[in-house]
Amino acid sequence: MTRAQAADTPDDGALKTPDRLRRRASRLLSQLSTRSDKLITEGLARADARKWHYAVLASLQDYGPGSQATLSERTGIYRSDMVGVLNELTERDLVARAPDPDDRRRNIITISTRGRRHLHRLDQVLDDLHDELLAPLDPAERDQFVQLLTRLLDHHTRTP
Amino acid sequence: MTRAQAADTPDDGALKTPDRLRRRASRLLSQLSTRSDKLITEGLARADARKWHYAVLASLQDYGPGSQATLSERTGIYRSDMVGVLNELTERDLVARAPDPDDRRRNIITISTRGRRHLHRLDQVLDDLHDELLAPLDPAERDQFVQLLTRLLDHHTRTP
DNA sequence: CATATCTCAGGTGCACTGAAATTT
DNA sequence: CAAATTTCAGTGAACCTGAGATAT
Repeated sequence: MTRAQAADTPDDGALKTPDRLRRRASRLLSQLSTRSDKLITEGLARADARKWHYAVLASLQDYGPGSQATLSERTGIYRSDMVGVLNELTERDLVARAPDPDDRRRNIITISTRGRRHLHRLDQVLDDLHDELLAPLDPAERDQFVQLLTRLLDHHTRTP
Repeated sequence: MTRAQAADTPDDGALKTPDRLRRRASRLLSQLSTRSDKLITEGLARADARKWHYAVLASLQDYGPGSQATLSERTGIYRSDMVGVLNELTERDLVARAPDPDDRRRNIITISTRGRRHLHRLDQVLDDLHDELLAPLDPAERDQFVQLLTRLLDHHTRTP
């Protein structure tokens, strides 16, 4: 193959690694994640909520009240962004933010009855959205997928 | 269980759906995608490149020259962002941008010899980075993972 | 004093929109 | 004229940094 040909036609490398662009796990991940995010964000918007609302409410319900720093760790939301999320949630009376009497640097965040009701609705919405997200996979494959994602994420969380 | 208890301790819902936060495929996806993006971005930065450089160069090598709109479709990069990416690539003489004589609205983008050399290096860098990304999985599981991601992405690409 | 927590102000990269200029 | 292509200006959410205020 001449240089001139190589300049504007696929070469042997392309034949040995067809679809290299479409097979790169990192690209598949980021593209699917974009689609998934859009699906979830739009679905939650229809229920007047955002992903972060769900994360905070679910964390409160599953693990109990906590400081903002604790919630940050649990949910993966940055402490700086947590402020705004909690502002939105307290405005809607879904959580309460009160100073910790034992350590007055902290706020203790508690889920409210309204918050618990809201969370229940969001869980149903998310169940449906995940059915849509994982539609092409049968139940066993969905489990497999979640398992693979979990193992990878755990690995990169504990091994930074 | 009284209302007061329910307000600040996990309830039955949490027992029925433990780790609901960690099992939601959408959350796993977006968190892993963030880690993966950081890994790839930092790795490519060490090779003086960015993800989008790779996508454009690989697309040119695998499918031949194309207009900016064509490259957008192939790579998933927005036409508006493609302008800047191609500016960077032409500055480094990795691609050439020339007006299409047959349709002077278009530019035809061609990979250069330097671009082809650069792409080859990037492919090696990315192979190593993906080894790191997929480290916990054996070869069969990696194939499975890529296959599941592909099926999901295809589904949501063709069924918007 | 050093440290921890909350808060705000901002920076970057990405996905995306809208519109202008040119050409078909 | 309508439609396609490139380009630019700008929005919005996500991730992240740094610094100030308050408390331990």
